[in-house]
Amino acid sequence: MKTKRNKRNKRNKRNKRNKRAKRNKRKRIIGGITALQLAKKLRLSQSTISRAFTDAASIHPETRTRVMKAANSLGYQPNIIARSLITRRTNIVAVVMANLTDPFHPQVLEQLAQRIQSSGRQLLLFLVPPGQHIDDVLPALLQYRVDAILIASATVSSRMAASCAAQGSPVVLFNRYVPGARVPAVCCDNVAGGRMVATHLWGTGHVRPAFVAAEADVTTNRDRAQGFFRRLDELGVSLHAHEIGGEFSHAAGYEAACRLVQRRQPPDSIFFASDVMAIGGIDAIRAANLRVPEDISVIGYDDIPVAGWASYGLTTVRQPISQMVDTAVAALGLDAPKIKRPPNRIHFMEGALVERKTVMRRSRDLRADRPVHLYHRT
Amino acid sequence: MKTKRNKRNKRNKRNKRNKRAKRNKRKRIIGGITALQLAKKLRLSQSTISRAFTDAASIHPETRTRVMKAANSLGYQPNIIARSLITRRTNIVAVVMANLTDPFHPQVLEQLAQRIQSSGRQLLLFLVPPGQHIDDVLPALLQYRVDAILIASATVSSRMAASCAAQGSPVVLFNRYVPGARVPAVCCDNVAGGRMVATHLWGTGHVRPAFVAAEADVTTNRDRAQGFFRRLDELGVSLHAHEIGGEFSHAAGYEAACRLVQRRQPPDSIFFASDVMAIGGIDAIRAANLRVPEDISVIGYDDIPVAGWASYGLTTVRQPISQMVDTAVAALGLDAPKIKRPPNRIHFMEGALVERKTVMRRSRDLRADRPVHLYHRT
DNA sequence: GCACGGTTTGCATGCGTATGCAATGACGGC
DNA sequence: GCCGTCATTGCATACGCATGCAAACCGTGC
Repeated sequence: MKTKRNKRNKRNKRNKRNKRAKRNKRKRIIGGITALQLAKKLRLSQSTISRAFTDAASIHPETRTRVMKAANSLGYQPNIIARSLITRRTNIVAVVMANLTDPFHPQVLEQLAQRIQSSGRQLLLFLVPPGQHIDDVLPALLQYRVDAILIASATVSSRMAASCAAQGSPVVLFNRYVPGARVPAVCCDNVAGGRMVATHLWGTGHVRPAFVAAEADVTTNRDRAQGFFRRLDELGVSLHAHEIGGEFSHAAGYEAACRLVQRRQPPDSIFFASDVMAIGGIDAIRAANLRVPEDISVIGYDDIPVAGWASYGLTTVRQPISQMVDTAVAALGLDAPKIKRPPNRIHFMEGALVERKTVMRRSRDLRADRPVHLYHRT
Repeated sequence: MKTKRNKRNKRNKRNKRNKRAKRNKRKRIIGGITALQLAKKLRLSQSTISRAFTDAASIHPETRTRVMKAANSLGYQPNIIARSLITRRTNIVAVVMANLTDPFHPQVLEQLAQRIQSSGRQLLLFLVPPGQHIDDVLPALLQYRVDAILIASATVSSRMAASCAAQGSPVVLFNRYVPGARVPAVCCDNVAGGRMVATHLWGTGHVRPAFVAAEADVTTNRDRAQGFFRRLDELGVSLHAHEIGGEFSHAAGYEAACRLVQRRQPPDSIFFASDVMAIGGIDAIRAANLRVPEDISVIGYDDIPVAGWASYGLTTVRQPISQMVDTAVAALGLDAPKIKRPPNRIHFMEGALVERKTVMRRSRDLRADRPVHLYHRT
């Protein structure tokens, strides 16, 4: 027994010597200096260095400035990795998106970045690889112990969301929600938006409105459609046509519009599920030698920058992006004193109709069965 | 002496007891289990668990599958933070951008994300806050000990780049370079691109070409201009006008084009420093009741998605984004065996002219002093 | 049976910081 | 002068994992 311990002790000592020698040899090969090295130069303890960099710590102001000055001149910075290991907070927020193809997404991302960075955190961007489901790739993210996960324009199963939260990373959805599930979300009030569009088309005298959908089962799409349909119904206008584009893209909008325009009786107005689709639609209508808005009025959703450019001048519903982003970041509960997270609310924010040049005021007596314009195929 | 040591020992023992008690109380409050806990359940050592998750480690295949199975069922994942502390690699690549306003940027970002993620790393997105210089905010990034930094469409001082590299994070510029400095960069060959444009305009019979610049001192802008000017010179065509837009934006392009169009003698063709500007230009030309390309031909640079949309159909120079991204990620040298980083090269990649509908073939005998079209102010 | 090489596992230790607790110092009131 | 109080600092320790080294195990050839 005793012999064994002795042996072990001897070995330990030898090890220590070796380690120390090795460390000395390779010190300052790479990276900044450590708190301990800085402490030695200042004849202080490592704890004091740490306290100098911790806001709430008890430390003499003079000592702190002394440390800070030395840190600056020696290029010392606390190692965030080591810090995270103890505090269990990385100060990183993950943002998950499917892609950046739709101009709406970069707008959101940009605001998110600003908002997150100005709170002293960093943004880890995760794009879901095409063909993969988000539930399958989230675990890879969780390894990074991010403080929160914001999923924009995509959904997760509520089981997955729960498992994320269990690991310490609350999840918030943006621009999507899981109906009836307990995943907090921030979303434009798309139902109200759809209603606005219906009201506007009715108010401008349209009698043959059409809707071009994107992905049928996505809340964004579905709510806009429902609001639109319901309101039309209330106003006694019947939906003239309903096309499924398949995705939120220029091409999908273009093709759907082509189909609408080729009908014997084209609609007098089209509400597209998004701006990019609407712009595709405008291009298609023009390609068919029809005019927007004289022959067909067009309305989109989002108010992306292109919508405001002169060649389109798209009338659309603007999403209150910065308000939504603020709400979403708040919903992450990062600064909350971790006492009881607020209930898993779904926030709906009001959009606003932006009138530009793609909706024409028509006289109400326009007969439904008279073609608006002779249709030429080019 | 002896008494002192005894005292200390006693204290230590007490401390240990306390700590252990505390740990037991709070175990499993949050986060997944640790390697040690998993090890105990499997009656293995923590090292073995670690080895199961390390590819190159020496471990019995059966043991590894046993560990993996248990890890799956118990939800164990190695803590990347702790791992990074030892390996000194975070597997995070930082991407720095000024903004996402220009549609070119999201395109780049998307490809970067895919490329970085598929190499098993994560992307930390950093947007330079408006009004701040990148040199001043980089230190905040460096704290995160990212494996590499890719700066897109922005520049750093070469002093800063060196200091990053010294801290262990190599820097690569994308779509910008510091002439004569030792900062590696990947860039479209903008000089060649500018030359292509000149050749094309000359080949299609234009005699009064104009250039609309963005920010005069940015390499992207300057190289395109220089290539354009030199080649025009070689071809014996004299530059008709040179406007400074001030920034790469729709508005800047619009206003510059307005000024050009209001001249007594407008140009017969305009080369804009970027696609967004060119589109602004088209909108301006049309707003002035002139036609593109009949009255004025327009060429852009980048080939952003909007350029291909029917209402613009912009002829432009396409940047080989995925090739550039591949090169850039390779230049980060992430998988290099850390032996001598390759020389700080600047890679120039060839763009390609994409002909669409904004350049008109004119007859060469167009007299330079005859106005192309009567100019109406609306 | 034993020595030997190879494979697999365990043992210590350290990465760089935060933090509870004890120690020290400064100061005021009695 | 002594005690209590408060401010400041140092001492240990732990966070969760990777890794060098030694130990244990296993098979092979003699």
